Amino acid sequence: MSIIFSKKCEYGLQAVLYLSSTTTQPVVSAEEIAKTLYIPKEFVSKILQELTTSGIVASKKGKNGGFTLNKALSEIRLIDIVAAIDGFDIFNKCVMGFPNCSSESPCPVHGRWSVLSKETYTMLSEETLEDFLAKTKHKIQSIQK
Amino acid sequence: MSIIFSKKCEYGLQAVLYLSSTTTQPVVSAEEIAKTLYIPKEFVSKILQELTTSGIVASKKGKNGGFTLNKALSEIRLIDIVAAIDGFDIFNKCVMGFPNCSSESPCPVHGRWSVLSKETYTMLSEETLEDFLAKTKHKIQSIQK
DNA sequence: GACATATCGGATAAATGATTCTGATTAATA
DNA sequence: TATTAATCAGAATCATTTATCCGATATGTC
Ligand code: SF4
Ligand code: SF4
Repeated sequence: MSIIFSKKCEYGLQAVLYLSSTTTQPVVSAEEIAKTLYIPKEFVSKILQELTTSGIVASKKGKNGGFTLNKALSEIRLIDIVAAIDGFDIFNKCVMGFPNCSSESPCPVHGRWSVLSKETYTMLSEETLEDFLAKTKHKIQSIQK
Repeated sequence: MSIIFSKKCEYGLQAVLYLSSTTTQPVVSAEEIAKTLYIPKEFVSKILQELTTSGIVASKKGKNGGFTLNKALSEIRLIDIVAAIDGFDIFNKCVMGFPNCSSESPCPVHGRWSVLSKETYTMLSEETLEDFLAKTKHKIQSIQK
């Protein structure tokens, strides 16, 4: 099972990070992404279609087609991908799933959890793919081995 | 969709917190728990059976039967319930689901995520049901209205 | 002892999420 | 223009999680 993101979202994040590391190529085929990241090809293709709809990714049909990022690296944050795939539920709903939740009737972990929730949001929104580039390339290379 | 715990685990946590707030009663029936927390009766009953196996809860069969905690409040932590139901996967696996993960090939959020993961663990393990009691009672009452 | 009421335990059903398949469309190239 | 390689779009399948059902068993009460 996945931790906080759906598998779809995990794969989406991975694929977008991969695209950010391959800016020398005009487009990257779904097959290449699938093989490098060990994701089912059809699945990653479907996810990138969705991200195309939300404007983060662009696709090129036909021979030598594939996917590429549709914005500058400095304009894409991880939270944008999460928003497009899983939405913001994880930041609104709450850990223990109690009914009728509000800050007037907090459960025992309310205070601590809301801090962690905010910090998670920050982690995903403070930096852009550009800031991550060096780390991303290193990570991708260590997978390819 | 739930955030980090499975629904089973969310319900388990809620039910145990409820039991911790009803220590005046010798046992509490699955039906009472289900009604107060808006959980399907058969489901909460099944979950409490599992927690009985792991020794956190005790059950009493027959007429006027039900469930009760099997340890002192000071000896039960939320992490114990999580461990019994969902296990420790959320603390070992990682957010983005990359293959071949290790601290030698960290993804861009590795550093920040491991801090948040540790803090979540702390949140669930530092205090016991006894420490929570006042807050728990208040929370339960606000649901019952 | 008979009866009512509860959990137990296993089987089953429904719902959701993940994955695959298929046919159509698009575009480069020879 | 014919061929080939790729995405697109949506249906179909598979797996897992969530929820329900039911017969068996235990226990308190009359
Ligand atoms: S009280 Fe707050 S932290 Fe607790 S379950 Fe509700 S919303 Fe979540
Ligand atoms: S590098 Fe670390 S934080 Fe990133 S996906 Fe792997 S284990 Fe998780």
